[in-house]
Amino acid sequence: MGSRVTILDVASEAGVSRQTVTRAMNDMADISEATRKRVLEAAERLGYRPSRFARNLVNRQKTHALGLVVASFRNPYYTDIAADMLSGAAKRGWQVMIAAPDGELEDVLGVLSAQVDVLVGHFGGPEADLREAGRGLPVVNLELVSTLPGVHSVHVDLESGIVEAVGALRERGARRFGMVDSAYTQRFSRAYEPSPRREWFERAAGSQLTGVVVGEETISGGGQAFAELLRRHPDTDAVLMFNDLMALGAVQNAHALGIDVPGRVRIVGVDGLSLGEAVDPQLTTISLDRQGIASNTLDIAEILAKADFAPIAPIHRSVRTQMLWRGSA
Amino acid sequence: MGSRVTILDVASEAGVSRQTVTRAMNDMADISEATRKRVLEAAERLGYRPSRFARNLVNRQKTHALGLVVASFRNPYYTDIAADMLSGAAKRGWQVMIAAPDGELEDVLGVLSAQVDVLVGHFGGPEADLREAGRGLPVVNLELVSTLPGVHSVHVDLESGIVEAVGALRERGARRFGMVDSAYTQRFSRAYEPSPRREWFERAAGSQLTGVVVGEETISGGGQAFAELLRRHPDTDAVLMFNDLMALGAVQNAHALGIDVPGRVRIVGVDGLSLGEAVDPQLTTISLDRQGIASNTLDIAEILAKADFAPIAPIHRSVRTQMLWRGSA
DNA sequence: CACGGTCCCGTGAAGGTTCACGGAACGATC
DNA sequence: GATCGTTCCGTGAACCTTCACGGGACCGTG
Repeated sequence: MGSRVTILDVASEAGVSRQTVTRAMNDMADISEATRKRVLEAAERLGYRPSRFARNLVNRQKTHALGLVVASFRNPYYTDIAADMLSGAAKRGWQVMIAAPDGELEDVLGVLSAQVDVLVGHFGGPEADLREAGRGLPVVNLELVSTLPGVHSVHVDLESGIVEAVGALRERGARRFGMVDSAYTQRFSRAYEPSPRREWFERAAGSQLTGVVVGEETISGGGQAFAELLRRHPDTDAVLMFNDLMALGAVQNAHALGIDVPGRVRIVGVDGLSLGEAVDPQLTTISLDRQGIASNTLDIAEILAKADFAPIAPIHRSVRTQMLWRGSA
Repeated sequence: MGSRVTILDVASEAGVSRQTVTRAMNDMADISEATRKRVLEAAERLGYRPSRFARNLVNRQKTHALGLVVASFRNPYYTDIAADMLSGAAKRGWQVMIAAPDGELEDVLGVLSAQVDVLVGHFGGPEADLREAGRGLPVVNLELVSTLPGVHSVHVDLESGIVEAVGALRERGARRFGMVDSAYTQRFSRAYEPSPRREWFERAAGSQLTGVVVGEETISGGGQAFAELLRRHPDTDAVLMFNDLMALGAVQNAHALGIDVPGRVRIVGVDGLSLGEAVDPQLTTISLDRQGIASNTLDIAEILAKADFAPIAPIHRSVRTQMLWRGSA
């Protein structure tokens, strides 16, 4: 429980100076093989490990760290983005520190902001809190385009994707449109009521809208909401599910209820998860370019790094969607 | 592009000393309201942000950081563990930095080890590299029990779980056992050939073993391998799939091929993913206690922290499995 | 006037590492 | 024997923040 073993301890143990220890530890030149070995042994003996803080304090600007807030680890959409972010960051020499908002958003951001240079992710709260919780850090919002200064964003143009999907469904004969929305979005006040997806869908469906049912953002929640929607509006022949996870439950539930998909009702998800290939029929979905989100985010992060993370004019990038016609629609 | 803005810049901008800036930034006492406001404004104006390194250098011992190596973000088993680790760590005041081994394990561990106090995760390589790549950091291996000094482990007692599963399958009438193993494990030399799971299963099945087919560690890979297994050994009436992801493909493929599950063949997965509830019939699986893995890992991490991360005798914890009888077996 | 107390603020030091530079020892060269 | 170059190693400084302590200004009290 004694205090930490420092470079000086190793130096005196090996009978050399600090600098020589550094040379030995970092495989630098200007040191004899015998001395290097002696120092390394002393370090091993004492269990010496360089302080990452002191080290990074000296050569700052070297590596940058990005704090990623993952909305949920139970939805592959978010973990996919995290995966792309991670591999992309590694290629560009960035560190990624991940946090998941278990309780209060503030708690997560508080600890995270002390460790990183940029804050990135799906924060899922009123964005007024964002600037405050970030404590002066630049923020990249992956959820919606922000109007706050210092808050940048990468935005999925889902609206045109939904319009495209509804149009294509019409071409395939659909006339009565229903939707399952997420109950999750109701947790927040202004920013999310009603959900943008719902608004876009209702506008696209127009007079052909049958109804909207709200469900929990899980597989079973989607299945239940889907069944409820068909119970209330039996004439519905095309359903947009809030996301793929819920759509999986819909396909599954339709199968259990003996409802023909896409014969009687067409089902379309949102996200483009490869998981959609695991059900029968395979899930048709509006695919969101997760890799594009990640790379755009990292682009912004690098621009911010170039400006030494000083406040700059907000950057807003956008990625487009792509229809993935599989079996369910 | 100038150098970083430090506390001294803010101090001179506000016409005060360092310490007063600190007082203002950290909501400390002994400062007048007017001065605090003036300092905060100056900080805002300059975009000042305290260096996390310098700060943590001063009050060390405060927060500890854990480096988590996630084998794959495409398998919910690993992201589940990450989620549990993240929420558990937050509760205990730990930071988590996550990395995914995209290319070489060494690269990931190299950068990660500079940032954290403990290394944790599924490393999936020859463990000889582990001690080396950790660069003196304590390591907690989540994959197998290590014999190396300084490498601790949390181990899933899957062997008894497999024995239990095979026994229960026999009670249900199964007599011809087959398995789909992972091709992934063939990437590594000594430690993984053949995979422990396969050895345990072959021993448990004994003379009732029909055959083993190797497949890619994905949903479709599992489906293909499953079909191949049944083609080669049509009399197989019970199959252990390497993990749930592959088992999902098996159930799916059986459905497509018109094979009755569990009537003609029983399918058992490994992991206990909730995703298994999304297929029909729902997947029976040997559930691994992911939360237990996370909490045990954090326990070990805290013990290591108490010892200031100095080398101590390896700690090995173990968690048990639990059969989840759903529909497929 | 002397003294104590409060309020506000500043200076030295520490924390552990790396960079830049200087310097000693030694053999080689002219 | 003086000079030079090489090899190896050590000392001062810097990185940026916080902690511990001290000190001046001001007010009130005896």
